[in-house]
Amino acid sequence: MDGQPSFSLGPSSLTEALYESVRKRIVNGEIAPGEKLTEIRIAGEYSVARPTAKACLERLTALGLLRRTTHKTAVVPKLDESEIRDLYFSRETVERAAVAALARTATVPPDAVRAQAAMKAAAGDMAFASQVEADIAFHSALVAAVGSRRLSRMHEVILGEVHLTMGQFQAHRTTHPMNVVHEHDDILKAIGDGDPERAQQRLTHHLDQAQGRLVSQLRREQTEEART
Amino acid sequence: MDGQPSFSLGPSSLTEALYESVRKRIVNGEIAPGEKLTEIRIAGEYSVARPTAKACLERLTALGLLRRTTHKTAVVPKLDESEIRDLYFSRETVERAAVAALARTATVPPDAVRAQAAMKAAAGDMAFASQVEADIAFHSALVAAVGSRRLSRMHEVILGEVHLTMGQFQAHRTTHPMNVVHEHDDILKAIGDGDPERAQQRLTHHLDQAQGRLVSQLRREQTEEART
DNA sequence: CCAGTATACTTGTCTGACGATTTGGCGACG
DNA sequence: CGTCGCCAAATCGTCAGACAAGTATACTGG
Repeated sequence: MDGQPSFSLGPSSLTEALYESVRKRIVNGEIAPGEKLTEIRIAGEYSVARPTAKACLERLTALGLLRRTTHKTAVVPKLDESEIRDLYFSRETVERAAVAALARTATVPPDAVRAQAAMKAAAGDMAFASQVEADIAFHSALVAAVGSRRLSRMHEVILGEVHLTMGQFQAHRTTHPMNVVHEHDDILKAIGDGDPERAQQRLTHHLDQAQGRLVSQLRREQTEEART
Repeated sequence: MDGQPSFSLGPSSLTEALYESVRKRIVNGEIAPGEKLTEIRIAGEYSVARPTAKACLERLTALGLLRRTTHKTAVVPKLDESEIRDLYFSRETVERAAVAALARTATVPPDAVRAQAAMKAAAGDMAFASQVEADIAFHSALVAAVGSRRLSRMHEVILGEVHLTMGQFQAHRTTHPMNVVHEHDDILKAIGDGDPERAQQRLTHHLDQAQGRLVSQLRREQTEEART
């Protein structure tokens, strides 16, 4: 019952709106990993032409949020352990550079502080999506504050995959969000103290933790489904 | 298991071929910065349909090799000084991580050595394009050897813009390519010695030099055209 | 000479279609 | 009975043509 796509706010164009919507559904885990997304299906669900749907899928594929090869239908990927490691290696590369740059001028991004507040607020209830959103927003703000268009662009792509992977584990969360909050605070403190070394070290620790959480969840899931 | 059984040397699809061709023309400077690329023009020149040309332009835009906003014609960008700095900041971020990783295992990429040989060979004559190609190939090999798909992808995008900018200065080259060759050798040596610190330091020095060369050429060009 | 409008150009999107490729099932053969 | 090859369906790649909407430019009037 979507009716007419008369929502002309936000995204200027139809393609943009379509892209945003599908992207959201993917990273939020509404579309399960492994699920097929044909051009025709998208075109049908949103009442758009197939070329429009095609453009959307191609964009998502370029960002790593979909996998597809020529003449095969796109599927939502499920990152295996080695890919999660690769993802976090690149993520660490980008974010280390970011926090180092910020610490050098002792610049604490206001947006990151705001995201921290939002995360603390969401830690109480079980608003998973909100927690993940706030986490993403925190790291995003960190990199954005550096002011490098290209660094931010790279980071955006990486965070997309991170979001996707986190979204797929939503149901099985196991860690207390306050741990994450404290790790974030450590990073901000090091930046505020103008200590690049410590900031990088804290960041690396935080990302190692996060990566570990994902990997262990992945493993648990695998043994679980092997038992069936 | 996943490898394409066919080594289709030519691009498998039409869009691919079109993209490759236009990309080459842009980074080689055949299409001057500021020049307009309309969908219709591309479609006409290559005898393809407009949607195909459109897809091509969109891909190039996503890679930063074209600039365009909604309902406006795509143009080949000319990076100004601040953008060159931004580009090299991101480049340094990625490549520093790469050489550090390689040095940690003292892995000297054979492809990088090969690219060095090619560069030395091209240093004699005035094959500019070849020199630039070899330079790009060297850095590309460096990052590829790390084995991180995502790092390589980010680097590919960055190198595209680097290639573009270098290509635009082709006519005015002023530096002896042997300088570059020696800087490259220093980096490889540090990697071979298993010394991440020195490798990173050599790399940073090299990139600073390269960036300086680009910026000074840009300035010279500007004062030159201001005199008219 | 400036401003405002009108026209031409370009892009965004849609409809519809045809060829090419992959996929999955079905029957034939060893 | 199992394996192989072939045919049909599904899906994608590409194309053509068309209309709407936005942008840039030129022209006209003040």
